[in-house]
Amino acid sequence: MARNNIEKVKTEDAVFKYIQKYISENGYAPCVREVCTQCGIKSTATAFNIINRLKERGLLEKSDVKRRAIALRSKSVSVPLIGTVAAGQPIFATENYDGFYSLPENYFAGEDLFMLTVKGSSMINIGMFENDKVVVRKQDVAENGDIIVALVDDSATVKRFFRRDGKIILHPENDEMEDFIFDDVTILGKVIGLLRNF
Amino acid sequence: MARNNIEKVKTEDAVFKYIQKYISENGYAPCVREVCTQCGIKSTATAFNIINRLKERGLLEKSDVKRRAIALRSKSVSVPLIGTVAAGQPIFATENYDGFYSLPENYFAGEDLFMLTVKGSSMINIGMFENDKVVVRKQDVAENGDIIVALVDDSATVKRFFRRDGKIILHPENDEMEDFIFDDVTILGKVIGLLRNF
DNA sequence: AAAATAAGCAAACTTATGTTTGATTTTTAA
DNA sequence: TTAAAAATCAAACATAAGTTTGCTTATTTT
Repeated sequence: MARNNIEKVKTEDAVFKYIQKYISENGYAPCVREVCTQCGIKSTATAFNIINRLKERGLLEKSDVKRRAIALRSKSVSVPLIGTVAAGQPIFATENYDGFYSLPENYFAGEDLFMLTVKGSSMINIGMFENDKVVVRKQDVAENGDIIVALVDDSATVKRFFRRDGKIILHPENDEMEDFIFDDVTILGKVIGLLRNF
Repeated sequence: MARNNIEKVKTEDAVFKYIQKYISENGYAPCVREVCTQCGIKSTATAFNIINRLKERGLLEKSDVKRRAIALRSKSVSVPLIGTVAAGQPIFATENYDGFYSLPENYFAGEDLFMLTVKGSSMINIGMFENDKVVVRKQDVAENGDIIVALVDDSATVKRFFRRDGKIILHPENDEMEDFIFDDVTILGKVIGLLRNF
């Protein structure tokens, strides 16, 4: 064997870390020749082999037929953050997008996701604080107990949803606040996750 | 002009959505020919032009010289989730990795990040619940008031950090729990974010 | 120390893929 | 209705980038 296990892992890990960093910075994988020059490898064949070993170790994915086809196993979904909701405007118009966020696909699954910044303290009981971002799956129905985003007075609000006696109850998770009761509300989606940074 | 504005945006947006979906599923961008067949475009030149228009609209990035170089503007960082910490073992060994998560680079910045699953309810005051994932920046020092991950009795624990009278105080954010006081602790990192899914 | 095994290398090979060109069709404006 | 402008197309082009080959060097094992 050319190297003992420790050495071997070291070289491969250096390449793996480089690929990780490269993808993080560029959004796509480096080519074999870039791996060579940046990791001190002199032959493209060597880099090629190392990449294949990383693939066998399950650290990355790579197509044998396609080019430019190295991917990390941690996939992501690009999700728009909906900014301030202008009265009367369609919520999901591109103009309302306040940028895109890459969310971990293995944690926030589903189609048609969007994000919203939490305002106020109406949901502190379940640990939703001001400026947290909630991840929402777009849907126009909800079940009792769901945490939903509803359109109330031309602004998006996060509450727990109940339907009782033909009325819609939007329940804040805050002991100091009262329920809101409506005949009907527009549901924008169901909250499936939350992001915060300190 | 070939199309009115509404039509034009529609075609381009279809391509954009396709690229978004493709990247989400594969981890790398489709080639021009794949865009053609999947979006009903008959000429690679057309797809090429549309992609360039999307680039000009700022929806994606693309190198003019490199190949395989389409990227969404929402970049991500691949972060390992540290699973159960075995006594005596080095925490950051690859064997302890419980998979990787792609986090939004525009939200969780920094090098050397890792994630940890929250156990127990010692931090509920600041909205950290059981099974939440915390995002941690690796570092071995901390400032008063930081929320940190420390190694206590061979297991990683999240607490608020204080240093007072030469002692280290690990403060649970839970009114029913007492402070832990140590002469010295091993700091693994500082908590910079949190993920939850419902 | 020799044999066996693995890793690394240079160089050539192959082709997927981005790009250009020039004609054709569609849309817009006059 | 016609002319101008823009978009789309088919086809060919150029080459970046993955892969293979055969040899050399390093490491491990016996």
